[in-house]
Amino acid sequence: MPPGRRVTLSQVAESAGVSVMTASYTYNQPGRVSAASRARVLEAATRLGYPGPDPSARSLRRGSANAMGVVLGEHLSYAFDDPGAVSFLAGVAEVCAEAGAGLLIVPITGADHDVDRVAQAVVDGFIVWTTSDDDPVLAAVRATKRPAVVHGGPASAGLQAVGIDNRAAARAVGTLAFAGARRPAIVSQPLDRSRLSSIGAVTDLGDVLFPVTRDRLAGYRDAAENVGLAWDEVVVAVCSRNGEDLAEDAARSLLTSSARPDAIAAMGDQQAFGVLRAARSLGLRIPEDLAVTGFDDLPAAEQYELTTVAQSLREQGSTCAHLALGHQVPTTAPPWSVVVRTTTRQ
Amino acid sequence: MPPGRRVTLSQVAESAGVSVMTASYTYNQPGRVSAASRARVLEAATRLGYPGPDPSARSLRRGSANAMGVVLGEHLSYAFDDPGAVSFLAGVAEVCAEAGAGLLIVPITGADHDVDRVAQAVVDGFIVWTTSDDDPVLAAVRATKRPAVVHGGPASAGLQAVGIDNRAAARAVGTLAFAGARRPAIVSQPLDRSRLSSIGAVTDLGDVLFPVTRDRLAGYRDAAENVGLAWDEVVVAVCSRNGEDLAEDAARSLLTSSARPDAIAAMGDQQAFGVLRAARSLGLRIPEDLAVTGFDDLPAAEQYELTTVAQSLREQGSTCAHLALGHQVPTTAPPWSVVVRTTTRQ
DNA sequence: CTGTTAGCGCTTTCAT
DNA sequence: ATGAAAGCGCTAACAG
Repeated sequence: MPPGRRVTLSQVAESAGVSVMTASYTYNQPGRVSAASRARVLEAATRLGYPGPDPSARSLRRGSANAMGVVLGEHLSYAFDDPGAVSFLAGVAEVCAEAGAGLLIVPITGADHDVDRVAQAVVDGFIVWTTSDDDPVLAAVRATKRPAVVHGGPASAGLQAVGIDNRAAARAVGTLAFAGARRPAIVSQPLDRSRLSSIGAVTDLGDVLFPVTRDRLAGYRDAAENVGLAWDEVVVAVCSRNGEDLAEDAARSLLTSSARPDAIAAMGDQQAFGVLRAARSLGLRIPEDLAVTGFDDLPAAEQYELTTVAQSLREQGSTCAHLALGHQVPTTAPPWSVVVRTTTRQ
Repeated sequence: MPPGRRVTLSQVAESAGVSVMTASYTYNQPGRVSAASRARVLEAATRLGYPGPDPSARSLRRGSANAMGVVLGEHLSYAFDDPGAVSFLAGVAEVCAEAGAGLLIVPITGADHDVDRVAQAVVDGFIVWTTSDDDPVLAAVRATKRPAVVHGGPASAGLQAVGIDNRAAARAVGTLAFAGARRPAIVSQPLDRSRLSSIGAVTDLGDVLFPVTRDRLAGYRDAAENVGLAWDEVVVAVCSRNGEDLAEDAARSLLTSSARPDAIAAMGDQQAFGVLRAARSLGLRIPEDLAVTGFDDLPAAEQYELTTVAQSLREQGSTCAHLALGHQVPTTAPPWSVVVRTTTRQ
């Protein structure tokens, strides 16, 4: 097996005493080649150590990469710590695998050259995990002119969007959280890519650049008003990242403040778990002293007996993949429902 | 913006009144082009709707794909349900992102054409999540002649392996599990790709084709012999897949049988959680009536107060990525340790 | 069943 | 600073 430079198909063909096309057919349309030729080609390939047709060359010639690009948030490393993102990815991966398409995770780190990473991805289309209105990656994806689907938003020209009606869902679960409450609060995910944490009223939702966050806050506002509470007085604790620990800290601050909340709507289940842990460590009764709601209905929500919004991120991942692959699938908004357990008063 | 066929660099060059190379430099070595030319090229690109240099063509010409292939087990869909695999993947993704390399998840489904998916992946190297000795994907990876690293094994010619000494770790934790026990049992992951479940002694470890499983069983055998128990009498309940639920069922069978085990070494933490749930529902005291150990030290192991083996799969993912990218990193075996909590007698 | 031709779109090399 | 030539490795299209 001669080493050194990589072996090419034409070398194999020559060594087998056939034309390049016969060698090519041997790999791509074996039925079209006589058994004898095929055997000679494969023998030569083995002898020369030919690793098979070069995927890059094939991809250029065929005009397709047979792979789907996935952009997982402003920094890749956040995504794998987020169970929701992982289950979304599982849905995408499943459909891609069925279709025989690879799934290329685009190396986004938050740096300026992220846009180049998108432009240079060898893929046929893109799926973008929810990001902010002003994320430059969106323009980069659009510029590739390849089919693209954004999960959760922002919706924009040239990009399809898939996601539940977050405002309606937040309104529904928020109404349960805030029912009978006097001092409602919210533990929120970041408002924009700066990911600054803060505590206080969020009067202008126009400042909120993550559309999913914005819609959920709008839904909680609707809910507060539904039960006769003023939005100005709803304290919003914004955590810089999703996850239990930061939410637990934030909840502890809220719950030890002079105006202790008696209801907390958390923007995600993990945050709700953190809130429940804080409440438990402070000896508060749930739901009498404090009502809590989450969002997403992760598996652990059942053990926490958490009232929350159920949606299937995995299913939505599948839908995104189908759309980006050009399959015909219904484009109705994905379903959601409120799961009432024991952390709310009603 | 003229529609239809995709715009090429030479069209942009022509329209800008410069040579193709000036246009190419504009994208790849902007400093080498006069500001005037650059502006004209970019203007023409915008006007024609040029999406930037085609990644496939660039990849062919440059001879590199700038992406790492990852093979996640015999069927992709198992991987995302496995917290260990996810955290391994997070480690891989982090290093790839730093290096600006994409991460291509190869669409493996267990079908015969899996080997083609590997051959056709546009990548510079491969990382394989632990699989069985006889998995044809391994030969396919080797055949590409690209750098490749296998996590967990099997080790084989042409493929580097990364992973802890599973036998030693299992011996250590198994010795805690079986200390003072009379009727030891094991809840095991599958033995081979057939994934048949079974209950009984596993006399011949040579039948076990997953090297990680084989090594851990060998370690548990060492442990049993350490404490004076005969391996023939150790009942092994093999679950067809990893996960809490199947392990819970298996444990319930064991614990309601005539010869109820008083110690169960589970091959993974999730399985151990299932065992603990079964024991709890049967009213058994832990560790007095039943000692239990796990493997991996997932975050939830702390809440279960589970005695287990700690290792960092994320770290090992990083190591695999560095190796496959050709970085110089120390190749010492990754560290592990036994974390003693309250589910064992010592 | 096999072969010839003609590029896919780009960038390296070497001139100018 | 710019350009001409050459060809990366392969396969669609069309003969024979």
